[in-house]
Amino acid sequence: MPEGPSIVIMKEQAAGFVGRTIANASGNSKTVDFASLEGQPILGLHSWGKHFLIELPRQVLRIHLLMFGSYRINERKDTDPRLSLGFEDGEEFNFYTCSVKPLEGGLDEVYDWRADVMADAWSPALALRKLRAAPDKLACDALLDQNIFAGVGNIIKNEVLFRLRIHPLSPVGALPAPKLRALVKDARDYSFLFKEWKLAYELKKHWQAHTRRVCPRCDIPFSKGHLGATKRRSFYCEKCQKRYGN
DNA sequence: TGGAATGTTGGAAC
DNA sequence: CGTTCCAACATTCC
Repeated sequence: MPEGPSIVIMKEQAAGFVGRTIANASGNSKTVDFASLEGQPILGLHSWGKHFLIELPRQVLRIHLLMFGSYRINERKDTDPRLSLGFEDGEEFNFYTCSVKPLEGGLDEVYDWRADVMADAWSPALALRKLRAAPDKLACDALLDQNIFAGVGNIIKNEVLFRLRIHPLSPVGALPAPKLRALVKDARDYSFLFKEWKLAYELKKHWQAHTRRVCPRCDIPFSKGHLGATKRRSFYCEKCQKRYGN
């Protein structure tokens, strides 16, 4: 469910709730004071990376879908929602198996929008600076670093590395400058492709590396392993993807 | 059918 | 005290 592009889609699908007032709130969340939500209008819906943010007059609710989270608009699942927001006309916005956390402080104090690969404010220059400040960080770990590439998840990681022919174990400091710039650019570009493909229900069709067994470029078997400090699944081609450094 | 996975946190261990 | 590691969370798919 949840890499950055999916959260942007969620925000767009829920846009109709902006300006509406929460009539009733309930759920099995232990961190939310449901009564305090009632009567508050939704001032805005935002996303930062994989965070979904509900802006209210007195607080911001941060929803994180983690690995298994899901949501429904004007529908319910069979299981109990973690958070259910009901509106005057009977419409509802339900969240399941997610982390819900009221944020301290305003949105702009908590979030640097320049780090969100899907944001208008995305700053490639800032990402490059962070990468240069951590030259030993492996490419597979750098892409998953939410402080650098907020919104990039494991699928996007595998696809971007394959598209750029970068071996996941390459330290970012070993990448030639144009390659490093390409990494920053493609993290964003591929995220937008991901969004379009997901909306068209054809995401998996476009996966070239993630969960694939054979390299579509050279036909040899993909390598796979839980690489880097993050130990997330990597699918890569030893022949097509160059290992910089070492 | 059991195991693993589009993810993060919080606390133990060192 | 900083860093690292691992369990926990709890659903869906293969």
